[in-house]
Amino acid sequence: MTRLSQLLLPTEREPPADAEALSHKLMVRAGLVRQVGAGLWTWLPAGYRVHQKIVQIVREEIDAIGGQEMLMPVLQPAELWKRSGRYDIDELFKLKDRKGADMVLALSHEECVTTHMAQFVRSYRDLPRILYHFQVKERDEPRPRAGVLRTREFIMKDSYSFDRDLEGLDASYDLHVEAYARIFDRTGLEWYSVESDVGMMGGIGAHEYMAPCAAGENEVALAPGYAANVEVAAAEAQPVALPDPLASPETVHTPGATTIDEVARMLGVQPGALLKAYPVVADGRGLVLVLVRGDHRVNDIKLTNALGAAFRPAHDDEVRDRIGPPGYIGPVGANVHVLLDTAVTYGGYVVGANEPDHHLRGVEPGRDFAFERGDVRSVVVGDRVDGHEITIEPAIEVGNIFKLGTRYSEPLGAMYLDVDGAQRPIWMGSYGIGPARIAAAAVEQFADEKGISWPRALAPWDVEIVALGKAGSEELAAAEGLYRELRAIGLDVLLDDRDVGPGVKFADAELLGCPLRLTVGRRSLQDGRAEAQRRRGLDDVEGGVPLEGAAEAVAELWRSLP
RNA sequence: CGGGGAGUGGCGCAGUCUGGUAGCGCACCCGGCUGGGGGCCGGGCGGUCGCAGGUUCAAAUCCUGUCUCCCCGACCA
Repeated sequence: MTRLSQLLLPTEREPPADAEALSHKLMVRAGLVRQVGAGLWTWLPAGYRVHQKIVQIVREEIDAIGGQEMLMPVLQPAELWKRSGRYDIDELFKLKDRKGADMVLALSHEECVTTHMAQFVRSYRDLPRILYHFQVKERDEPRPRAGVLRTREFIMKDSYSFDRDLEGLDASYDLHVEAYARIFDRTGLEWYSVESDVGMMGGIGAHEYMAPCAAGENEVALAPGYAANVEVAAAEAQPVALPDPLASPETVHTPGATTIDEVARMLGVQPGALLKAYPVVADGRGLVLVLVRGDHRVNDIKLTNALGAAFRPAHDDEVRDRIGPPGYIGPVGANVHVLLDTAVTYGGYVVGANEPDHHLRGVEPGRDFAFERGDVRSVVVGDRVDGHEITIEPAIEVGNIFKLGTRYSEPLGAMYLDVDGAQRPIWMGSYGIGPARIAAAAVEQFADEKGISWPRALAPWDVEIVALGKAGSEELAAAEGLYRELRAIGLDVLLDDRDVGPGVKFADAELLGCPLRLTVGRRSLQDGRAEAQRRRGLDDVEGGVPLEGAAEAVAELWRSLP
């Protein structure tokens, strides 16, 4: 019998002083987690029950698409990572063993699982396969934050698919899309999937699964039928009032005006009528002058994708030599390749004149300078997709799926012999889910001023029984009887049998957030009933439940909960 | 890595400027009352003031160094 009097559930009246995010405050206050160091957390018994409920949902759904659960080590020889080219990632924890050999703590398991498949797979007959595990990931994050939301150590479900070709990979990917939809639906979270950047994993396609909430670190652009991470979102820009180009660019005196706002004010035009110049040096391409509308911002990820290469901002002396004085640079007459954002339409723009304290007015892209087109700006609220204005909201990334292609199989030698006798690399996908983030997102999405309100699929216990009498009382005996009845039909029950006042018990129950609370006290006991309250909305059940045959009534109530 | 803030009993804080026997609330222990929303009365336990060094008759307080944690930004498969 899970008695609160025996349980390690250290609830706190006040949140930790340094906590900011709601889930951080509430998960600590409710006694679910405790901090050990920056980004390092212990899951206390009640918190770990939540974690394990999530794990079990994920396990059932990945099993259902043919995933095979296994377990790979966290501590790995550095050699694997040197071969895959990921050894130099800053987030990778590196260490030496007693013999001086380089080791790493895995931040994901592509290297390990791919190495195994290189050993096992001989023929196309050995494919496809889906393998997965729940295992600790170690990442030396520059800034852990918000409690359990961004940590340096966390458990992740990562699955990996192995196929003959892109068609096979697409099929495995689609299986995960279906499994993920079932998983996130079952958790009770509000969620959606978005297009995302393939990032440093390398790859040919990716989606992220997002749970919207205030503490989220990602920004998502949303419109009817559209959802994308702002990192990669594309939308039609709001039009800006533009003068026509002049017959030829006119030089104007703009002393001291080096910012968009200063120039726009001085010349009496909208910021959007300027072209913002962002000089970068791209790997293998050299200096490139990126131009976006003055009211837009360059998006580094989209720019990297448009350039097809990593880049860094150009240094002042590189700009001075090749283009003009910093603060007054522009594309006209500059000896540099120009990348023009797609949101820049026909019109007469203001650009830097490449001489101090001067700009050019009436400049027409194409006529006055040559350019390459690229979508390199960040979308902003009010942009449109299919005619609908987008909104941008914060969200937690709770899962992601990647089409890796042969990015790991080639360097790690995971090959198979195809029907035609040719040796080919295996096509891979990788698919992650963070149970801790799902828990935190659920707290964020459903908490109220009293505390947590778990979706029933994630709650540490299905039902909390608050017994109001003290030890040896009639109330407590009745509560214990109720406990046994509910257990017998398979409900997880927590019994608050502590010798404390009713206020403390109610407050703790609301903090902990089990979806259904039953109260056994003198009042209702006289009528042979227990009071019942749904946690979501603190909604009292009319008349409560009868103690006689309680199990049926409670089970029915339970099934009706969110 | 840049900027800001904080380390004083289990938690939340005051005390530091202006050096002089370390305090408050909650929690905890004992006794009693109370018993449907964090209740009341009385009595208690518990802190080398993050760490190291220095100044001083005397350091939580001043100086130097260092460690840790938080927030914003950068960063973030």
